[in-house]
Amino acid sequence: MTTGTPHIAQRPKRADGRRNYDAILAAARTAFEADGSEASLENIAARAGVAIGTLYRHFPTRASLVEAATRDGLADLVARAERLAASPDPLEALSEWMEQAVRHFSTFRGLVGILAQSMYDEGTPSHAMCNAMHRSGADLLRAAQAAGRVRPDLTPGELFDLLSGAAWVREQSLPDRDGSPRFLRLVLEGITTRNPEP
Amino acid sequence: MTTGTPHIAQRPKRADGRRNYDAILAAARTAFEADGSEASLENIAARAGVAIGTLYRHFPTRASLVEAATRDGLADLVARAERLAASPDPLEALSEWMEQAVRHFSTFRGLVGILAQSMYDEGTPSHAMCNAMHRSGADLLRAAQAAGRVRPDLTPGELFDLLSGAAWVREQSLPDRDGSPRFLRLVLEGITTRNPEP
DNA sequence: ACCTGAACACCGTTCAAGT
DNA sequence: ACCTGAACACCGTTCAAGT
Repeated sequence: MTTGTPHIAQRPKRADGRRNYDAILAAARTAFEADGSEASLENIAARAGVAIGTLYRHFPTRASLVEAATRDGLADLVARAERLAASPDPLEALSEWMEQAVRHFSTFRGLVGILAQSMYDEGTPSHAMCNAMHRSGADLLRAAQAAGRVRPDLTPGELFDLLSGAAWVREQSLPDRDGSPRFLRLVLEGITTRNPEP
Repeated sequence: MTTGTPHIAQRPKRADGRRNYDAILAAARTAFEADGSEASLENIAARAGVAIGTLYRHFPTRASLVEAATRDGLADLVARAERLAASPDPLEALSEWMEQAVRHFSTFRGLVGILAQSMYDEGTPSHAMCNAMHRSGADLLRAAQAAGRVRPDLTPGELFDLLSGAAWVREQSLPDRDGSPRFLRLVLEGITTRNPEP
């Protein structure tokens, strides 16, 4: 449980600051994908060609660096949900969105744990984005339920538990192994209604 | 990927060694439940009243300490499966076993990740126990499938992915929150057959 | 056989000094 | 406003010396 308003990293205005900020983010993404969310910060700074203090200036906590590194992916997910909301097939829309969600949550080891925590901890940098994503996913779920395609008692919170579980299983097999898309299919088949309404 | 034969901790024969071994194990269990599998080893040694070298003598790797601390729970799980195999209701038997499995996998944060790795990494201390558990669970699954109560295309590997995912979701909410027994119920309802054979 | 604890390595994090 | 890197703290891990 974190407290207070979380720090959200901002791209600096001054040219040298912006250059370093971008270099750190690029190095962080590479390091996270190789070593997971606990990748060495000193190593990230070194690869970005900056001193460790510069990394801390832009990203005062590890969580703020992870947030900045995954912000775009989460924003994409929200945008995708908004486009899919117009789909004529709400179950297909939900499935596609869930696939993308699981893929993003398992971008690197440790991410899905951070996101799961952020979901219910307001003091966390990723909390705002997680909330937006939660809302957009809940809309797709509601539509699929209204069409009688998904069991009506499934809550958005449960949907995210299922997505997180699927992402975690996939994450376990990173980077080499394939990643059990079968898990998500089982979940999907498990939550669709047994006797679709005529 | 670990390599070579893993170290399996053994309870020493000499009285002083046995006393320390037991004290370390008790301290480790407490620490793991409070801080997860990454709990400080120095802290565990201190709480057990031994020097850090003594901890390393008995448990040369963190994985060997985790294995020793969770060995009994896994053995219980195997024994339970053997008793449940005689049950007249194979679906009920499978469900009960899955519940206990998820509960054990989420004894402390980080355990389910270690077990999931151990499942396919022979060089890991928990590999042997994980294999035994896998076999005993597979037997219950096969029985439930033979009775037409569980979808026949579900493999034991997939069953363990589902169990691991459920345990991970539960682990996320440790120690305070309740732990989503709903996840497992959704999974169970998802894998039972839709049109049970007459 | 077993125990101790100093020694080393590595990394996170802060902060005074600088441009 | 931003950068640098020394300094400190903490912890994992090894090993020489001891009983």
